[in-house]
Amino acid sequence: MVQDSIRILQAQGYKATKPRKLVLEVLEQIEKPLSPYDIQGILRQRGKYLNHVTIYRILDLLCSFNLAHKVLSSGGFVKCSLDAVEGCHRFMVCQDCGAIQEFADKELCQEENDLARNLGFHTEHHLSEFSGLCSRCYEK
Amino acid sequence: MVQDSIRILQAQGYKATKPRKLVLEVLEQIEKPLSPYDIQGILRQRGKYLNHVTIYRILDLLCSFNLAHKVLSSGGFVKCSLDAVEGCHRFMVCQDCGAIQEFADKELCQEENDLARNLGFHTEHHLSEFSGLCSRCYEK
DNA sequence: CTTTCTGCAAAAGGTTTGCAGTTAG
DNA sequence: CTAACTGCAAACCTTTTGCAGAAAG
Repeated sequence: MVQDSIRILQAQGYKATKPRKLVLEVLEQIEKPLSPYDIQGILRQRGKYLNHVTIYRILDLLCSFNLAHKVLSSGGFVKCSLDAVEGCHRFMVCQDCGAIQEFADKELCQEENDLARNLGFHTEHHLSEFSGLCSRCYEK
Repeated sequence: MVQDSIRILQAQGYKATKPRKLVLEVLEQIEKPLSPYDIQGILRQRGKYLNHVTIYRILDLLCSFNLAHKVLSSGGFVKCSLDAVEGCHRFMVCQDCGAIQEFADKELCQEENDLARNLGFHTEHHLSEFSGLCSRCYEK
């Protein structure tokens, strides 16, 4: 999984460096939006050190290939969990535990496009983040 | 229109101050997301001065009563243009000219809630921003 | 006249840049 | 060995805080 992302980067001519693997590992394990400093802190707990600038640059790179996304409602980053689905990637963010679930729905995109079209707008991309409760937190 | 917002603030016990009116005026005239410093710059051009801290505080206040919104894709603020509609407030942002159009659609909210529900998520609020071209820019 | 609000100074956060040294391939 | 990458220092931009003086009702 980290390997998958690394391979995609390599295919584009980017190197498989230790810092890139570390950032990918953290994003994969902690499925919540993390800021660059969050990531640095988590790595520090594990006895690893990365400069914050390095983390910023790695996140930029990952986002540029859609291997990660910036969640705007919190400002944190998550690893992309979808591959090759159609439709914009959307997020459900739990207000309680912070967990992220990603999904895409082509039909929903189409409906939104139609709706906007009726208002005279020609949509190219959707930013969409739901906040609420994940099943686990809803049970409680 | 500025007056409407001011009256709402007054009804909550807030004062109708000159800085608040100035910020509301700018947001109303320039229908694009503006940062606090953007607003300060625009006012400066008009020979008015507001401290940036003041602008931050006024925007906070306006947002807390939904008289303004923060557009997350750009980080700027816009005056709310809807009153008492049902459904979450959504934005269409023109990639070309930056203009904002706001709308709400109760049915769309319901559909999104149902969709999320099927994925085990209980939605309470939608953040939704479309980027694309407004009719004016699309014609060109 | 009293409470709320604004301006100012300063601090605190977050993000970016340029460059020298290191590392991957 | 060479180009790409990371770390460091510093700059920059954004946002927040505390307090003294000004303004609204």
